[in-house]
Amino acid sequence: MSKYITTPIYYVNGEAHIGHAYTTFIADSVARYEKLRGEDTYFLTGTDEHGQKIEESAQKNGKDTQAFADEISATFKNLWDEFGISYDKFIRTTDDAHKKGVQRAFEVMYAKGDIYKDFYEGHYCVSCETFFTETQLVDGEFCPDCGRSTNVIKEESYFFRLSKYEDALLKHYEANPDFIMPRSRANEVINFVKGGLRDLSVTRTSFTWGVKMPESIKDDKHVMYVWLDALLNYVTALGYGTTEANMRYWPASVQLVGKDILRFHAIYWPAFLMSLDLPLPKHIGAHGWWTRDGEKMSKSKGNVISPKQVSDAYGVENLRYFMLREVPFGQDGDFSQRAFIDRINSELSNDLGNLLNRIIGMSGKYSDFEIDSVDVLKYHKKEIDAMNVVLDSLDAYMQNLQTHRYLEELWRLFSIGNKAIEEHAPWVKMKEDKKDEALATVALVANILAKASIMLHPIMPKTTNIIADTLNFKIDNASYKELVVNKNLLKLFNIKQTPPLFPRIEEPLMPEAPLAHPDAHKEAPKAVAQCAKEQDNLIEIGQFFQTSLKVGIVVEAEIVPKSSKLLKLKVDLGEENPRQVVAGIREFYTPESLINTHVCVVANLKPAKLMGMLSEGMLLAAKDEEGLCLIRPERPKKAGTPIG
RNA sequence: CGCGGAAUAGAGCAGUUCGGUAGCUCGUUGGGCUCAUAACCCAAAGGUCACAGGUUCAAAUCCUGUUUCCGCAACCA
Repeated sequence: MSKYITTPIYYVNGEAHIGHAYTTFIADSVARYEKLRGEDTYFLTGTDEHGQKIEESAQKNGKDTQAFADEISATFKNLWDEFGISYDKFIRTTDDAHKKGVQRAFEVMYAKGDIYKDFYEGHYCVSCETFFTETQLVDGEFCPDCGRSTNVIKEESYFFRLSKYEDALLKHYEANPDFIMPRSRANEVINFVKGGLRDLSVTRTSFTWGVKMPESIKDDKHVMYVWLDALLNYVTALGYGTTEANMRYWPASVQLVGKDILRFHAIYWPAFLMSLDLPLPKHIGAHGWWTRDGEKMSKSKGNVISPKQVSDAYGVENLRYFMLREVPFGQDGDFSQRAFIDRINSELSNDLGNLLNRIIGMSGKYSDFEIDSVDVLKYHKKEIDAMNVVLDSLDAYMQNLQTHRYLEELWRLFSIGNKAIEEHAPWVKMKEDKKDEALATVALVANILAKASIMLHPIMPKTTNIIADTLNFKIDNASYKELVVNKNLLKLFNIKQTPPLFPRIEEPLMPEAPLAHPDAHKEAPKAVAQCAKEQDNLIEIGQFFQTSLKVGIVVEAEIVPKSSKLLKLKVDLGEENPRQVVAGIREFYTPESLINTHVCVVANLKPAKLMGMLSEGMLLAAKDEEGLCLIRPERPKKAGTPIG
């Protein structure tokens, strides 16, 4: 049976980050594993290049949209090539074949009655050119972005009859408990579906950068909208709707996604496939996210990790090992250099690398580097049996994407090797004139290393090839069958002297908070530019006096429930009634400390609703990286005193 | 009652699907070994499995409730 492994196609709106690398590493390892086992395997990755955002980004950069997409797409492809990702195809949604395939799929769904034309109704802000849902609007009318009033607009759209597939989807989840991996995520999806599915708008008329409508449906003003276009890549890559050349790989054996896009892959995608009468993928694997030293990565914190930077510092294979070993599949993981270095030193250097060095040293001294497995079974039946148990247990872990358990188990082999050396102490046997026993132990360890490196090959392809070279064999399907499946031992050979594979790392190799972009120090001149810009942005004094600033006295203050930042205040501005002001200062002031204190208030601001509460003014405050403080009059003034 | 995740040894985490002696790594302490990358091996100390109930012969695991923490969403007027 053939295997088909996919990553999501990555959106070309920014550079590859650590999450992209993580998904790709997992997929690459699974694909390499299947290939090693001799399965007919196809591994797909690529880029998602359509949509309004790309159109806009290209414009901002003053580039032709296609040229812009080409450029970013290439950065992904180049990075994967540099990382040695073994993809069979790198698909781009701007590929002709993909577009044709999507159009074909659209026709099939349309013919089946699963796609129909209707109106997409929503609150539209003309200046922002964006639709908002009712709950997003301020005061039920105003645009949350620009504050202008919105109109209810009907936009023509084609809809996919998602609602029709509700029951079929639920049945499928029930009949295939492993469809969503890890299973703990399945409930989320099931509950969402049970909550009812609304038909899905699958075309837009508000932009043009997308797959055109099929010619058979004469409706040029529409283009396909994200998910239909993007999800179909998994079959168009195999030739769906065009050559059909590789459709034998469908259905996919595993499709990897981040947990943020699980819903689309576990609901929309299977529904599309049902509509197309195609079988559903065997598994959707949803992995977690990476944090940095316990904190969420974000550009504003400057703690985003660039995979390129880490691999430059530590090596891409070490990074692959770390990411797949550190985190149980599906859970969030934390990247810290401390944890990374610990794993490299203790597992790669001490357990694996050092073990190889031990037998190179011994074989050199005892047998002029010659290693012969002839007496291994005679003296090491126990170790061989233990090793075979481990080797047989590994497949289940990989099939379930539990790479951390796979590697944990695999590492037992090195422990068996290190213990055997200790127990049999070949240096003692040599003194006792039992050379055959000493050499058997060395050969045992050589065999352990050979078999372990075959199984480690999917995760660390280059390094394990070096080990194999040292042990005079090649890692391929033939040696996999010979040494792992049939459990045979290495033939007589001469071991190569090889420098340590994993030098110990004593100090972190990257600055503690590496920035995503090596040229991020360009940030500094930006502040200067902003000052200069303010000089160009001078206002008349009259404009300033349009703002009514007043001294106010806080008469009431309370926490807004369920919000982390907001306090609800009543402020006396010398008017009939105190004003209600909602202020985002909860992190810095307790309600009690504010009562009966003076504040400065912008008094003629248009009221706004925050968390459903009216705010009739704004407090003046100064904020820097250390926090926020209110601006207050130096001496007490009457409530309502104007500031000017 | 917006959605979701988490709480297990000094630290970081497995184990929970399917109830059956609480485990791994690092660190600490003591010992051993010299083939090896200050590596390796053995041993020890260290846990009321967040809390409270319940089901059970038996609960980290299943059920109910509670607390705390972290994301997302919301939100800095």
